[in-house]
Amino acid sequence: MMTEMDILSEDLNNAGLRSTLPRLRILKILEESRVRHLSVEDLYDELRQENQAVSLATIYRVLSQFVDAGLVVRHQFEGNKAMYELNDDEHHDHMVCLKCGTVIEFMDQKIEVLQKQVADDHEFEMQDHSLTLFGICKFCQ
Amino acid sequence: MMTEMDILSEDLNNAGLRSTLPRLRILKILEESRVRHLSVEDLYDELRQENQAVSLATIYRVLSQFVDAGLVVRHQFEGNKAMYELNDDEHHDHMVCLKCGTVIEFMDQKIEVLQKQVADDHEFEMQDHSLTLFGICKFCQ
DNA sequence: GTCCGTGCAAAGGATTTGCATAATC
DNA sequence: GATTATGCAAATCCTTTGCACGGAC
Repeated sequence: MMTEMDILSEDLNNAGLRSTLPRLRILKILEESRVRHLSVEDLYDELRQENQAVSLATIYRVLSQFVDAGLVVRHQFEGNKAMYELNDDEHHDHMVCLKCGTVIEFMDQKIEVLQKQVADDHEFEMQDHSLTLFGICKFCQ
Repeated sequence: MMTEMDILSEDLNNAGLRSTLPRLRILKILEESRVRHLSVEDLYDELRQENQAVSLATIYRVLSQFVDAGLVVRHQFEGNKAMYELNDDEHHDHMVCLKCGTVIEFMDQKIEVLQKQVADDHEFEMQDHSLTLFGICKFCQ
């Protein structure tokens, strides 16, 4: 029988990456985290709390590999630090609460279509896009 | 009669800022630049080419004051460095060419309305938003 | 003359990189 | 055993800050 770790391990192999403990643990956190969007520091803290730290250099390297492999998406919202989330191939956009930092996801097909249209109007070959709303979430109001 | 510099000088005063040479020169470049979105380094190079350099520290400070005063808008597209553009109070979004780095502006009222609607649906008090399309511009295709 | 602005150099945070060691296949 | 990953520390990039001097009002 396949343990949870075996499955994660296969995910890594399918992505063309060797299955190592730091990679497995990082992927596991990204999959199971209650909060979907994590910073490098979030991951670092989480890993350290599991009583076995992973160096920052490794976290950066692993995340970068995950992004290249398409396992993870990197976001650069406002501020300096990047945020990472699992890539589940379902595109969505974000609302970021300026008070508590919470990130809410949403998806609006009409907006998606209009974006494509605007790009076409400018003969712009769109490869990707990012839409982020900044404001105050309902719990912080 | 008012020279161009006098007008810029008044703009600064209206924004509550003393009129100094570095500020005037930076504002002038932002107003007259062929390219609308400039990085700190772009400004630094431009200022240096005018045979009188302005220190990076000052450029950062001045831009930050301009942003606070509402004269300028700061964008954090992908990559690390921020881009600055004059605030003409007309909101617009951006397309960024991944090859040549050109930034194209656009504005779509329908998208704007839909964004507001999505925010309302989530009881999210939207204060600002940013929409950026990434791809290849028509000249680079 | 007082107050604010600037330059310089040092500090800061996020991220990357070189190299020796350790793990995976 | 060969190849790839990791940790550590140093380096890099962008940006901010402390302090002494110079300019604006």
